[in-house]
Amino acid sequence: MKSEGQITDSMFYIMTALTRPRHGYAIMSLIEETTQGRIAIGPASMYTIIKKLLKQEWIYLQDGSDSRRKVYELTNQGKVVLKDEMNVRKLMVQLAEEGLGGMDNE
Amino acid sequence: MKSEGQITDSMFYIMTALTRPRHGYAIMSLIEETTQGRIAIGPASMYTIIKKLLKQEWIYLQDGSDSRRKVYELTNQGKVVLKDEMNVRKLMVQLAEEGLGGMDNE
DNA sequence: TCATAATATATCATTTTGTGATATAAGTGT
DNA sequence: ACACTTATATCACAAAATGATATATTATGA
Repeated sequence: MKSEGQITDSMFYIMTALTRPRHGYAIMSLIEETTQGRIAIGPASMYTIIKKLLKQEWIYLQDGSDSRRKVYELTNQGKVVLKDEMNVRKLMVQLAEEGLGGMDNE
Repeated sequence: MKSEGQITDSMFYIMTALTRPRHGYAIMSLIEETTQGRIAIGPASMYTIIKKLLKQEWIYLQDGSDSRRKVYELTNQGKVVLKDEMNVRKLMVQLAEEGLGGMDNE
């Protein structure tokens, strides 16, 4: 994919989880639970992406956080980026649905 | 992400395009057009992924193809995989929508 | 007809992303 | 005290994606 600061699957999932304040471990658990284990992001991927999202200022570390529980949440910019990305993904899902619907099998 | 044979964004987009028989160049053009340039897959990514999809037998090279226009299409297995992946993505989009909906901004 | 643009496939070397394994430590229940 | 869960963190490696580039064919139009 081209298009500058590309949002990957994992980034999208983590940002989605951060529409509510959550710490890293909770993000991992949430994604795994809500997708019934279909998607699982391990700690290595998690913290790599968290770092990047912080640098881009799409998420921020909440004040109340201590070193034991670091709570993150989307910034306003992050919300805009996520909303935008969601629309693109929605479109792609629609295209897949249409494509599959018109196929000879079923 | 964990979960064995993970389907990446690019793989998903290309498979979506191949719900109808298409050659490589047409896949690239289609994705770029339908997303209004938001998503663009260059030739390097394209052929890397095409190779992988062929190896997995999720797509096949149509008989009528010559070296100039290689037409691909989803196999039955490929259709199942895409349908499945579509459902996961649909779920994630729904979660993002719900998350954003409940946020303080708007 | 000659150049130019568009169509089409292909690969290399590099960068970017993602991940398994592993470490560390604090809290919880028994 | 012990095991288990919660929680953050990093390293070294693997996987994936991409920019640049090459090659050939087929329009387009001046």
